[in-house]
Amino acid sequence: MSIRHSLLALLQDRPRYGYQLRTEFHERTGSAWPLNIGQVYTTLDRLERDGMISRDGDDGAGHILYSLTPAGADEVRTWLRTPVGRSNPPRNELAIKLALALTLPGADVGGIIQAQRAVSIRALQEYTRARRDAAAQPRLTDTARLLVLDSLIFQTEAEVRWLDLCEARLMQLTGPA
Amino acid sequence: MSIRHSLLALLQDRPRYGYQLRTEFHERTGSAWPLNIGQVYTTLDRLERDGMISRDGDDGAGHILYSLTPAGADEVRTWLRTPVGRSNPPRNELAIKLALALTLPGADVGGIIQAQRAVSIRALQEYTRARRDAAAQPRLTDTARLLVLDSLIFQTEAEVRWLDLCEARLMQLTGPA
DNA sequence: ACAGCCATGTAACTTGTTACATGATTTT
DNA sequence: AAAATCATGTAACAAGTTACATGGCTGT
Repeated sequence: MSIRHSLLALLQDRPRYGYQLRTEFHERTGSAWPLNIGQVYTTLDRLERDGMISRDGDDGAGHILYSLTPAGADEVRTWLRTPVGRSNPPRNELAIKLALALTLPGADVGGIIQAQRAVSIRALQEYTRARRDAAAQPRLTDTARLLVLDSLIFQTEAEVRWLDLCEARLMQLTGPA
Repeated sequence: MSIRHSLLALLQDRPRYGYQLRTEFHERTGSAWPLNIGQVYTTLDRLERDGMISRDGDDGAGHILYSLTPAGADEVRTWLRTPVGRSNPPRNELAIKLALALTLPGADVGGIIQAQRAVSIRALQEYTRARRDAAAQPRLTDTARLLVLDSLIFQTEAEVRWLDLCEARLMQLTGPA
């Protein structure tokens, strides 16, 4: 539901057209989560179908503007003030993979951990470099992109530390040499 | 693709039937990511359609066993030895929400952060309690569940620390009182 | 002229998800 | 006898994703 809500949130500000929504989403979240332009239009169609937005004629330049309906405005408000639920967190593919590999015969768990750590550390370095390059301008959109990078960095750091823990656990299992 | 691959991975061990796959997935990953039984059967249908698995008659008790085809075995091997890509990480709903809230008028960013922190800390406490309760038995499945809980704990801790950082950043913006 | 961006869309598809139906077996 | 669990499935749908088509406009 992230994309639906993101588009609704951007429309809360003022009416916007499809291409613009994609541009502004990227301005605020950076390049980590690219948004295919086709998807913007399919999502807008579905939001209109569901009564969340409506077409607003054009803006003089021929662009097709959408704006929130009352139901859409409600939806945004609810989304913004409702915390992201942590009772059913999204499935973590890495955790699933390691948990299964550990319990199945013939899987090289140590190798998986090491390969993953290499990838995660490389990603961490790229995020850190991107963060240094994106010096915080006074513009809010720059701060927003910085926060997103911080989030990616924190998550990836946590992943690396977890991999270290898994490795230590694995050593205990395979024999405390 | 997590569920597809999880079922394939479990079948790598030996032929299994649908209900059993769900049970064993839960044994290894705990209760954090419940797997609807209906979904097991739909996924098995699709895996069979895609030539990854085949029906294997029954096991004497009337259960419908599935086993990996060569293509399915390939798929599992590739999945296990290929690190989870960090170039296109899954969208983080919380990060998106805060980044958008920060750049849109009328959003109570501070309130969102505080409400989210309360929820995340509560989740953290529940994970920690679950971890304490699930004393590590010598069985591998218990260690696997423990690792999954560790992963959730690490990710949630990172989230809380990130929220702290966001709050500090926000204070700088709204005026260094 | 040509490349590239701006702008809108559609068709087809995948994975995930749930609600429901059905019946056998087991436990209380 | 009733409730719970075991076991298999189906129908319908949501959300995300991409490949493709189409045309205008802009800069070189």
